[in-house]
Amino acid sequence: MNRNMAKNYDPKDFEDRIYEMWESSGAFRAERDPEKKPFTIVMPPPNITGQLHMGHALDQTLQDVLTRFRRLQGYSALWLPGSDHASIATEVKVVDRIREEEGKEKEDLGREEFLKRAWQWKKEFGGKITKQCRKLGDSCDWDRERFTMDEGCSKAVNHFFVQLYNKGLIYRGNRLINWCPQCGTSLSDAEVEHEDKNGYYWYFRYPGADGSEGIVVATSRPETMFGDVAIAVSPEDERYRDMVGKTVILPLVNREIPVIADPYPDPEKGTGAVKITPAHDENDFQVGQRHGLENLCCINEDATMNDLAGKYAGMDRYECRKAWVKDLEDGGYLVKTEEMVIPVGECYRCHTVVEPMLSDQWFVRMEELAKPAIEAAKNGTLRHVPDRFEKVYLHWLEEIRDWCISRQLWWGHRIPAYYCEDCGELMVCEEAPQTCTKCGSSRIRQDEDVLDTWFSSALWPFSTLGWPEETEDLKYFYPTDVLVTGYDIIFFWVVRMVFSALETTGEVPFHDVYVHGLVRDEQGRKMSKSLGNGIDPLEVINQYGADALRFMLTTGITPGNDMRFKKDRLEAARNFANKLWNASRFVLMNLDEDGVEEVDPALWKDEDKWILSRVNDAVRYVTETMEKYDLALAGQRVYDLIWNEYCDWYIEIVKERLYGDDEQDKKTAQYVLVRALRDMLTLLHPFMPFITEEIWGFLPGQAEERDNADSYLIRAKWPVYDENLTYPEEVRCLEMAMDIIRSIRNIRAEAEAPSGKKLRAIVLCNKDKEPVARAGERYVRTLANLTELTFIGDKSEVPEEVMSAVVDGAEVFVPLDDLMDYEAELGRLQKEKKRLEGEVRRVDGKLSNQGFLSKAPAKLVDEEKAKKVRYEEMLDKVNQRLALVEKKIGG
RNA sequence: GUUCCGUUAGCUCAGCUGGGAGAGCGAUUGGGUCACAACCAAUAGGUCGGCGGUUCGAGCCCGUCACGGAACACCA
Repeated sequence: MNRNMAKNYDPKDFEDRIYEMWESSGAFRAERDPEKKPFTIVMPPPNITGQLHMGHALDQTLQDVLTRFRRLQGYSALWLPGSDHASIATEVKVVDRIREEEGKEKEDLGREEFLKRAWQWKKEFGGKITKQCRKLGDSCDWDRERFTMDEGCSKAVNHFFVQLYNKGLIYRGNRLINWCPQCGTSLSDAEVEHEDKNGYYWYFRYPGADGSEGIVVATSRPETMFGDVAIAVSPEDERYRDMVGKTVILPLVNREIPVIADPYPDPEKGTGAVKITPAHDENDFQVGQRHGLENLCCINEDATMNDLAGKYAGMDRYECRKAWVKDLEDGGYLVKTEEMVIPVGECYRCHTVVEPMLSDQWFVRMEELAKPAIEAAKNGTLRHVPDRFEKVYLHWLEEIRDWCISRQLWWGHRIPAYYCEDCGELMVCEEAPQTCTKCGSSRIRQDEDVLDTWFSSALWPFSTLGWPEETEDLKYFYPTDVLVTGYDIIFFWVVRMVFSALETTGEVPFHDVYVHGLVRDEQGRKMSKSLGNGIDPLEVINQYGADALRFMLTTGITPGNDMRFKKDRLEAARNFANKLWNASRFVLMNLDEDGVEEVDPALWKDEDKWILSRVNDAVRYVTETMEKYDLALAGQRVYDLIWNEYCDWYIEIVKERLYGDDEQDKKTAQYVLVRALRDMLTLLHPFMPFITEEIWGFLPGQAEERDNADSYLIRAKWPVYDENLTYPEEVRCLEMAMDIIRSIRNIRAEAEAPSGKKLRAIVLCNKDKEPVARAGERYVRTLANLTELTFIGDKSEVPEEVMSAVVDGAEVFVPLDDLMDYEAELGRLQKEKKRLEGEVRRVDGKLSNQGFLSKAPAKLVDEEKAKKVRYEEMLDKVNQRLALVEKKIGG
């Protein structure tokens, strides 16, 4: 039997080995066990282009903690992993690689060859993150790992697309979309980030066609003037009333455009007159629609000007802006220039300024789809944790506009729409048609575009379980229980999963959304590539161990709030692991060869009952907080239990028995030590799976079972709160003993007596407390490092030369011989007096308040009354001592 | 502009449905004690951002202001 734990805690010694042991034994596999309740989490699929960063580490650790907790509770816990094809990001990477290695553009290769390269790239780098996840200890079911572009998910995408199309919820239209000239594709509204930039308002005069002064209009984007088709003013605006219905001249271009009245312009803003460019501005587009105006596009897809811009054609949009403003100024049309902060939209991938453009794209009609998703949140079928995020979710859904889903890229799910080359018929179907359903032609062309990455992500909770097939997994594990994700991704993902699931499966994809914040650097800045302030989780694991990282990430947070990555908190977590390691080693070293046997509770000592009831309390607290997703509180409680109660008190108390001669008592202590440790390891396991599993393997009865996967901690039983395991009497005894011990230690420190020096102590206690105090004698003697502890029944027996302390129900005296320091004693007593007076004052205040007496709960009033008695008694004793000491010093 | 979050010990943060302010780190003091110096023991540090209100009672609820941060919107 191997019970020798390594002397030093070094996570490198076992973390990889433990993980391998779990994985190869199938500990992560979730079976469809009809005897068990399912618990399901789908992992937000990391991009195949990415590397594991702190955000993943947080996100995944939270999921792993929840999964392990439920698995221990006896659920069939499935954590389903996978990765996302990340259309734009991957395409950019592959394009770069081809350019670098082959000196070619993707167009040179053609679509088919390009896709071969992309799949090759996926094969080489796509598994990177999932490999790194293992270092974190992620207990996901790798046998069920999925990819958004694998066969099943692709089938789900086509099925969903066709279903929506057939219901009229997907349409193709010529609408204003966000265009990224760098990525060369359209973007959805969610993919545009707004940023304020320094810019200008240029005020230009559009002369009247009749030779009048015309109208002055402000713009921050003069280059779009080539697409102007009207000037709009408010019908309420007196200044321009006469102009409505007339025409003005587009400067230098010399095109005549009408002045129209429309509610859109706000007379307060700018000059109150707005140039209308329907092809390059959403609001203008709507004005154009209302007035039947033409849409004039003047900018190309690569952000150069087109022929409409005349001599500027071919110029970049910003170069054109410069030249055009100069020319207008020279022509005398520039009235004034104003510096302004201009909000601009940027591509969330490459941060190029997005150009609003009129374009043929595919859209999802959102109005109908949004309704059940809104309802699900409102009626509580879908809960947000913390609940304030429900507001964010609802706000987005209530304001939602149609979703542009087509992308002008190659890497992704190709849109399942087909056109007949002969008659132009449009066919939308899951499998490519061989012939045109209308004219029978076999000249069929598939739509060139691919779908928004998020279109497939939206199906993730059910496509990964087999949808649209009615698989056994789908029936058993769906809907999933909780989705864990950052708040930055609610719009992209959470909202879309909910409405897609409600539309297809008729159910919410998950009941709870647990939203967490961002991991920031030590100074509170966002971790980013450009700042270079990112911290690599793998390096942290290498240095401190995965358990320390996990504990730090999960206990240092409040749900929904950002956290700072502080090194000292990481060290604290590592130190905690070290503490647990050493305590466990101590326990194991003090066991007999033949292990431990259950000991009848009749033989338990007070401290045994005390620690077991503390563990029992923690079991209830930890279970409750975990179920409410208050992981930080749960983790903190286990920390306190292990360090402050088990190590600092119980182990210290029990040492004497372990080293003593009473064989039965020794066995009792061993049994309780192991029993408490076993429960604590289980409670801590979700947070620190490696170290707890490693220690578990050394416990008596486990070592022989090392080949039996069912005996691993990962598969153990979560402890259940036991109503019979409460011992109020014994707990009170221990607490009194601790009070006395603390008071003696305090006296020792105040008197600057060396902590190694043995002291004598005398306890004078209230009659009713005497049995309790005497019961604690053993602990006090040992833990306060005393040679002698005597109990006296009367004040007259107190020697003269003593330092004293008052605790609840007793007075403690320490004769300090030649070390006697009356000044220190005086200071201590005065401080104590002040404190007690404060307490008495507070309690008196409450008890003299009629409102409190009549309105506060009776239990509370009684408690306060009891406190008053206690404090006054203690204060009285302190005052008596004080008088004595003052007399001594004075005399 | 709309909405949201934060403001608690020197620092970073907890504080569950209102009922005697906590932790970690840091500081100070003492300790090489046979599980652990990645440790032990003890101590000091807070009119819980300001002002009003509700309540017998407010760090917690309401209003308001200040400062810090975020999301959404806005390119006349």
